[in-house]
Amino acid sequence: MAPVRVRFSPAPTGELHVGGARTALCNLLFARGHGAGSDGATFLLRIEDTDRARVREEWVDGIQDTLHWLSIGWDGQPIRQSEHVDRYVAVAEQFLADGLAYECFCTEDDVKERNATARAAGRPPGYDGHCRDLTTAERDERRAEGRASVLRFRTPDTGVSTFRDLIRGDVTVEWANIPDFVILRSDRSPIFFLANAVDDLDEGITHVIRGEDLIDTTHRVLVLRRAMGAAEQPIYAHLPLILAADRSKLSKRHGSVAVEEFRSRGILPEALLNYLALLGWSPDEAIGEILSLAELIEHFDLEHVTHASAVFDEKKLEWINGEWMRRLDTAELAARVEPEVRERFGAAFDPDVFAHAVAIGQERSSTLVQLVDQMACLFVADDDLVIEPEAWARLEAVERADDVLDAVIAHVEACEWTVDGINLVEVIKQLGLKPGKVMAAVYVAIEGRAQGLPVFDAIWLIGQEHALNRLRAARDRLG
RNA sequence: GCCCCCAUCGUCUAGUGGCCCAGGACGCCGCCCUUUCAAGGCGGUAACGGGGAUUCGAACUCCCCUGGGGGCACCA
Repeated sequence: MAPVRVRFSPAPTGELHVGGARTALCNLLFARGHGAGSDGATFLLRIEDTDRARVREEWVDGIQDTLHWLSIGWDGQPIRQSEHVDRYVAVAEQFLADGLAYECFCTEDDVKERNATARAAGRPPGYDGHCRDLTTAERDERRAEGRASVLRFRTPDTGVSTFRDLIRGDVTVEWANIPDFVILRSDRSPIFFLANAVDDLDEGITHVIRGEDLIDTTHRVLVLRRAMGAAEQPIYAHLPLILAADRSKLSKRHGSVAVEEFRSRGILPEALLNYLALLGWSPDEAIGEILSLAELIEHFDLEHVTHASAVFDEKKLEWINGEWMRRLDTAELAARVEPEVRERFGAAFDPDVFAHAVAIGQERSSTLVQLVDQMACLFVADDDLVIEPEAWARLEAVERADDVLDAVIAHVEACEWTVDGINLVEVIKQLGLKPGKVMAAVYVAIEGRAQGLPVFDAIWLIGQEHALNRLRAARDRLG
């Protein structure tokens, strides 16, 4: 059997979407699961940039950067469809010469308008074959009028189209339901179906793994391949779609969809990949759900992918992310956030304090953003510590907050300067109060909020002078 | 409207005729731990959309209904 050749083919009309990332991942897993080296599988990246109106060069780069971030690596140089336009046009013209395609003079508006009438009359929309059987004379007449034309591919009138899908089995549609479709726009630029069919054939793609939203287009691509004389058809696998929480299509209205958004929200690439793989697929219970890319490659199996679309669950993503944060080596985790922390806190950044804070925060946060936010109080000047109104209210609500702060100040002035020496539990108990009930006041005074790093560590990390400044400031404000 | 795909806990899923009065994970709830909050540990709640058919037996097979998603562009 010939080596497996797959491709991920995004259209650079926006940032990489989680759906696209999942498609790319499944292609990668499939390829890497089918041998390595010279006789192993090949995974290509193909940029489908034939729509000149919507493509932007920044997205071409952006998508590749995002794939790199996810450690989804492809083989060789990315392929640009825009560089193969001549080839697509030549194929289209051959179709015209062979009578498989025809010139169509209907404008986009004509087609839209007739579609609307068809719908209103209860007839199916889609091209109605208006220019299908124009005579040579009629065509000449229209050209003489200066009317632009597109090239339309003539689909069979009868029979069915069937292809085999690795996930769904045989998928069959009657040709009568597939109208003639455009392959060359009026500006002679090729359309998706054509470019896709030509490239898959030219590149010897053996398996096409993509989203289910493309399932209906498969028949059109296949008929073009046959028209080109392709002896074999690739095997398809249509992945179930990812849905928003309300089961509608995942879109910006429902929160994050771009991979970069998850990145900026402090999600690790390992976690996103892991979560995406779990959408529609699940490993043996004995293995557990937290899997590295290498483990996914080992276990993932396209034939066990579910058929139904899946709702994207950000809670579970965050849980997986927390698991990954704890699995990462502390130094590695620190390295991932250090540039950001340095930039955010400038001169106040202290490498030793930072290292300690990461070690503590690693065990208690679910995202990188949480991790960094927790340590923010360590790198701000005492006067710049922001205490939100709710946090201050929390402090004020603490029983005998004034006594608590006085006792804490006295202790911090005199105690041995170690985390154990700072321990305030006995101090609070001596006041006849429960540490668990009143400690929040100390958190607010030191960290500016009622949640964050364990406060004895925080006090130790900012140092005696700063700790006292903050405690006294809070005490003064309390009056 | 027409075509295609699909249907197990709130969510992701296991389950391929008896092992299932349905297992796991996230969430949620409770308890424990505890320097607030988290994190962690333990426990609990919760599902086979409906109706027929086949069978000794159906979550698993078939049909219908209902429901959901996708497609029907000179986007991909």
